[in-house]
Amino acid sequence: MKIWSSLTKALADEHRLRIMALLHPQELCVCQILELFEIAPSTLSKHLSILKQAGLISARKEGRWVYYRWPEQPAPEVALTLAWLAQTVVRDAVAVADQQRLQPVLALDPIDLCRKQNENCCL
Amino acid sequence: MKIWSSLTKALADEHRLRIMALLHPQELCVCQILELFEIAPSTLSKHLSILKQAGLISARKEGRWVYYRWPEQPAPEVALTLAWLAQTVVRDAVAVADQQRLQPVLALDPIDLCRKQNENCCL
DNA sequence: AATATAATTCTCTAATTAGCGAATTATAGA
DNA sequence: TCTATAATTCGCTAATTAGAGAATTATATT
Repeated sequence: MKIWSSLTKALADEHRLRIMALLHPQELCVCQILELFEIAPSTLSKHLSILKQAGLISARKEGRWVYYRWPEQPAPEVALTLAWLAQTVVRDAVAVADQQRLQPVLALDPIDLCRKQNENCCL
Repeated sequence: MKIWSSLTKALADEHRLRIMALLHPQELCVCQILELFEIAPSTLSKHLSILKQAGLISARKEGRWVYYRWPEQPAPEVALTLAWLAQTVVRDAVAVADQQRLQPVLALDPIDLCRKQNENCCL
């Protein structure tokens, strides 16, 4: 039962649901996800660590960037929960809109993206 | 997205997950559920109202008793979530054990059960 | 009508958690 | 090696929430 409540608790937050939906079709680095939400990097990092702790996402480090994605070989409990997400949250209007807003972000190289974020923060 | 986070929040508690599992195969009155958990009636009532608010259970009043169960005609979002519960939490070892512990409670008439609860509380 | 009681609502407390900014870590580039 | 920077961790605050007991509501019984 602990496993199920850890999964539902991890998903009991709108930002985390939207993050899961964003990561469904593709892996994304932290700075790309950050572009879509009006939250501090430390807050996003916390959300990602909660999802990772629950086994709902996995991380891959590449240089200075960390890429998150749905796990390739999830535990059975996680797999069933990801299936629920794919049928539900991923198809939600907000999630679809997030994917739309993501497109111009994906067009940028992460390097340029992060540079842009730093410019914004120092305005 | 609001609907999904309201559902995940409603399920983000171990007591509420166990209640959902208990109600899967049968409707139960509050006093029957209360027998299985070491929580105050007011706490249980709060949990039930959160699940009901989310649309995950429905209530039927019969005299002094209120019976809760999985909804007959749930909203599509709820139906998908109940399907997830049926595949996962309902099959959990703790949930199965709860069903076992429920059997002797079901053997009693609710009237006798509630009388027994009052006796216990006044020891 | 008066009493007993199943369940809920109200009020409060303790614990948890989302959020931010500052400090830290780890990696790339000068 | 030194600096810049992507991401995380730490320390704190405000908001949320699980929990209990008291008070209330609604129904059944005497």
